[in-house]
Amino acid sequence: MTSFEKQAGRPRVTLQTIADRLQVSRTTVSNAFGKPNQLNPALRQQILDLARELGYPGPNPAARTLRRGRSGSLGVIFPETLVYAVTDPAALLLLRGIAEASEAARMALWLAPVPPDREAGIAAVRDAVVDGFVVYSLAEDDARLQILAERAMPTVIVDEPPLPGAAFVGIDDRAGARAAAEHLLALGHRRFGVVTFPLADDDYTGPADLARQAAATIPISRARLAGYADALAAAGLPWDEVPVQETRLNEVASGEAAASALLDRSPRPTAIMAFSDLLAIGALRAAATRGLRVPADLSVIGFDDIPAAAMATPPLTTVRQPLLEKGRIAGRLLLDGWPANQPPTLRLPTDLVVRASTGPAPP
Amino acid sequence: MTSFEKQAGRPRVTLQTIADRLQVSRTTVSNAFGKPNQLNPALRQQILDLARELGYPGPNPAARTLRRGRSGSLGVIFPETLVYAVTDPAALLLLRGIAEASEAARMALWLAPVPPDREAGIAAVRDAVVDGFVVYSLAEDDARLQILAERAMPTVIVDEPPLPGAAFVGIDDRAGARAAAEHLLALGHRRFGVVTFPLADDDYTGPADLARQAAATIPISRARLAGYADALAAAGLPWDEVPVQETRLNEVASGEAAASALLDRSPRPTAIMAFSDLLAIGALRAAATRGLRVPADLSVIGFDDIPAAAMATPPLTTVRQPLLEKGRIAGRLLLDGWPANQPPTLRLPTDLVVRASTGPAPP
DNA sequence: GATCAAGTCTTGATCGATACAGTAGTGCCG
DNA sequence: CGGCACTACTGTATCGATCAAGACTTGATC
Repeated sequence: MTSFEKQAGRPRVTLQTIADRLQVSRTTVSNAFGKPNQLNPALRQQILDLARELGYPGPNPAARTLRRGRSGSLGVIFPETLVYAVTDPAALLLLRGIAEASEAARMALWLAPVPPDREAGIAAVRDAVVDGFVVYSLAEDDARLQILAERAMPTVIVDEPPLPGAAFVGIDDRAGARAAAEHLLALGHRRFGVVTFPLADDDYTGPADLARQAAATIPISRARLAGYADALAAAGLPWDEVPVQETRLNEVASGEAAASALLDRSPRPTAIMAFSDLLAIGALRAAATRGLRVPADLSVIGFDDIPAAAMATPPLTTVRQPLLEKGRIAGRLLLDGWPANQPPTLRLPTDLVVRASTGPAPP
Repeated sequence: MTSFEKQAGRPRVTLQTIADRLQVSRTTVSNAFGKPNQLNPALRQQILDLARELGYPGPNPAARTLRRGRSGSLGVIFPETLVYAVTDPAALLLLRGIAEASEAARMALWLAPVPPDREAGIAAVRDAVVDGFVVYSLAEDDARLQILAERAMPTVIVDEPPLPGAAFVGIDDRAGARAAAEHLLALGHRRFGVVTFPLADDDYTGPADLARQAAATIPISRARLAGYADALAAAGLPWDEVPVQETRLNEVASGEAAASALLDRSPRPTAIMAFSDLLAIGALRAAATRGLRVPADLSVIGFDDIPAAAMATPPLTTVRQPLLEKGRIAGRLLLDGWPANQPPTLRLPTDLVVRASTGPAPP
């Protein structure tokens, strides 16, 4: 047998089995498990004893969930694979926040898989036995959004994209990005390079021209690019001359590769703005490989302010966003609920955290 | 309304609702969703259209799970809170391994909450709608084991404690610990201090005397202490003179506090052996605070070889164990199953990884 | 023209519990 | 001694689907 097949040997034991043997009703047996003080303690003990003797596995959770209409689990959906989600520091901070809220409310977490087979990932969301969803940063055209809309469960969207009826928690990405660019402009930088994570859900890696930027299906990415562009425009600099390198995953290695491409251009940018700290740390590496001093020769600014940012060499200037807080709030929103037809929308603040990876532009 | 109450406005829509409206049977409607090629494409389209029009949320996952006897989720149970599990690098590596296996098999992950209220944590395991469990390192007297035994689902125990009928994946903790101690002994150390994580599930923090060591309910902890003791005994050193500090959580701060207590003793140990890398990193901090040079004045050895070990200052000597691999194997075992009554038991190897935090004993 | 297979749909049973309403029996009160 | 509350239990309906087996068409086959 494989482990998921039914136990071959033992006959199935249900509440009814026990009820029959003791000449009581199914309901009474059910109460013995679920409502201890609705029946005589002696009888209850008898029932529990017999249950153990017969190897009764306890009330079937699926049946219970069906009847009660409540599962005790919160679903969490990430844009990328689970393997990746439990690796990415930003995703983990969010997850931790959600866990704080769910654990306080005695709720379990259900994490959606993103198998190689796309259909399976969609089916998983359709079949999730949960009481609500927290959805993290999906692309606008992610097919799972459709399913979520159909299921019409309580849902909290974190970061993006808006979903009718769902609550929303996010930051002002455009303002955050703008603050990053303004910081660099104030330091005298004029030649920039940008490292982004995906602009669309299509596995592309490489330079992102204006057309691709305009066609982005990931709202966050659009907003951040717009924020950078806002700042440059305000300083009278043309955005269309700024090289943008898109990466597939939010990882140090991706950032290093993308930054390498930027640094090998001529003229070389004097400042690199990255969509995340991991990508920025990759940029630091690319600079180190080329013998560039940070911040004397090159300034690098990240986004998020994950713990590793402060530990980087040099410590990373970045735009802090409250990831843990976002998770906590998302979880609590879901658990507390909201007035019908008035899903709340929250925008949390970002802060520019200036450390040692940015400095005056080289002459 | 709060979000978890039933949608007040809309009347409930089920398969039957749709079937009635179209004058077909429930089953046909069911097939329209689940078995597309068992009915006329035109009819199927009609059904799907009407479903959308009526706002049918799709086949109820709980009902489906009940009928099919399969949920598509794997349960994962950690000893500590979920909040802690998604923070601890070792737990996360394991989780990532499990995710690799589950995602490849299109299975979701269900993470058990450990709410402040102990009963609730037990109930959560009882009510988990899953097809099997991976259980990580519980204390022998953890009440959830009882529930797991009753539920009699396919279960894989990682590290400890043995559970009848369950598969097992672990390492030889005793041998690993022994190797650590032997390494230090070979370097000439004679005065040791030990920093452990919990020996029992009782929130104790502080020195652990021989009585407490003997009463430990956490098999791993017993095994590692025994391993250290083996090595010392072989070298003719008395174990009962070795101070052991127990911590509550596997965290840097705990390690620092425990190591501080050890380092403030006189005579001071020349070597600290820690049950984990995080605790060892805490010991490095305690040493730094006291102006002790590592390894000139003090040697420190960890356990696990998490990524942070190699990045520590100085890089940490440690006993590597294949955490990711353990997760992968646990997941795969669970998914592949095993012959009835012959649950597999696997012991993976550990390796001593010598870096810069250990050196010859000071004269 | 009977037989068969494939395709399409239906019926009835079933998964395993909990909710809800109702029925005895018991004890206490005035 | 009637009335009332309380405890302990029962019976039926229900949660919302899927399964297994069978029935009816239709067209092809010999």
